[in-house]
Amino acid sequence: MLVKRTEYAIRALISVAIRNRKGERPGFKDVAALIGAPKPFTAKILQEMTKRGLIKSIRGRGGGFFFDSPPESLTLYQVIKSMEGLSFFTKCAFGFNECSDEHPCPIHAEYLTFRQGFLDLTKQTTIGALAGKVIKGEAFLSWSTSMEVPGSIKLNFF
Amino acid sequence: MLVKRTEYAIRALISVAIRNRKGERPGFKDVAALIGAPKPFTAKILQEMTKRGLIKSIRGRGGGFFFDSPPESLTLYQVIKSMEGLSFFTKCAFGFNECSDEHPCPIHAEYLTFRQGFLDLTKQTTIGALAGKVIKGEAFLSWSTSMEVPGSIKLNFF
DNA sequence: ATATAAAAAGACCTTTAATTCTTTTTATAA
DNA sequence: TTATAAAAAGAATTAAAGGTCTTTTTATAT
Repeated sequence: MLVKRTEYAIRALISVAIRNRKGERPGFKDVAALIGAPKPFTAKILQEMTKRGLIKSIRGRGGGFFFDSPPESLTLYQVIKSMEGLSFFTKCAFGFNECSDEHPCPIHAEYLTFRQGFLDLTKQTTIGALAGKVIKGEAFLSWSTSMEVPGSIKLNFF
Repeated sequence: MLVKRTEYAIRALISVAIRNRKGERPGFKDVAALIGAPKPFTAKILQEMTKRGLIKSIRGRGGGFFFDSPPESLTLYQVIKSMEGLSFFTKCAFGFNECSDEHPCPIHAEYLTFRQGFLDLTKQTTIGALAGKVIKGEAFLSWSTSMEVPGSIKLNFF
């Protein structure tokens, strides 16, 4: 379905949102620990998302990643589009370039239903809402139940 | 969604079914032309499917690929499972290994609906049915409208 | 000012998927 | 029985995704 980069990206965004709500600005090591992903790869993905404007970052001591506008206004659709491109939502089930209503592949009509349904879901779901579920303990981001990272130092955040 | 190998595999199976219905046994060059895929790669995939028992083949002059049992009894589900493994139908939207009803990822419940819907679709759809659509001219397998391959020689098939 | 902690940048490595090429085996038409 | 046309097998190549490491830049607490 989604490529790994995008999977990690979404989980990373959710964990940034959770930390932000606590008044903290996590670094890539924190985020990697929270989502159970490799540290350098997590850094790469966070930097990529910063460059694309999904989140902001501050360098130097006490820095980290954070949401400028509320995560409730960032949809899954926007994230996936930004990471994988619009083609993710439009491509044919059988990899056929010319697939369209006029020139359909053999499963075109049936598949459209699901593609549209998934599109709607991603447009309705925000990073903020998903973060809310994790905060309430209704959902998880990794094997670890806890959202705490041992040894994190408190600085003058925000 | 599906990897290229699987996309080509499905299109290849449909074109084999179509040719079989005409009393022909296509070779990999015919199939590649029909589905608009690279010839050597098409050969590889057809051979893989033969090894896995989805189709049969006959070597030597006049040989080619064919269905032993009717393509109406081969579902998309069986093909995808054979090419990509069962995990294709069970994996988490966010790539989270431990995702389950008891320990869900933040989008688990909502995503289940679509996964199940797609699973049902693939179980209901057969290669024979998809081939039927192409034969009736309701669907296509490549940019080319025609199902004819120029220069193919008729031998004692079947 | 200076040491330090953090992100940014970018080179590099590894693995897997995609694709091609070459050789071998096999059936059959001539 | 021999030439030929076909699939099978498998080695080799290329491209893309996944992942790591090192160096540079920058902010800030001391």
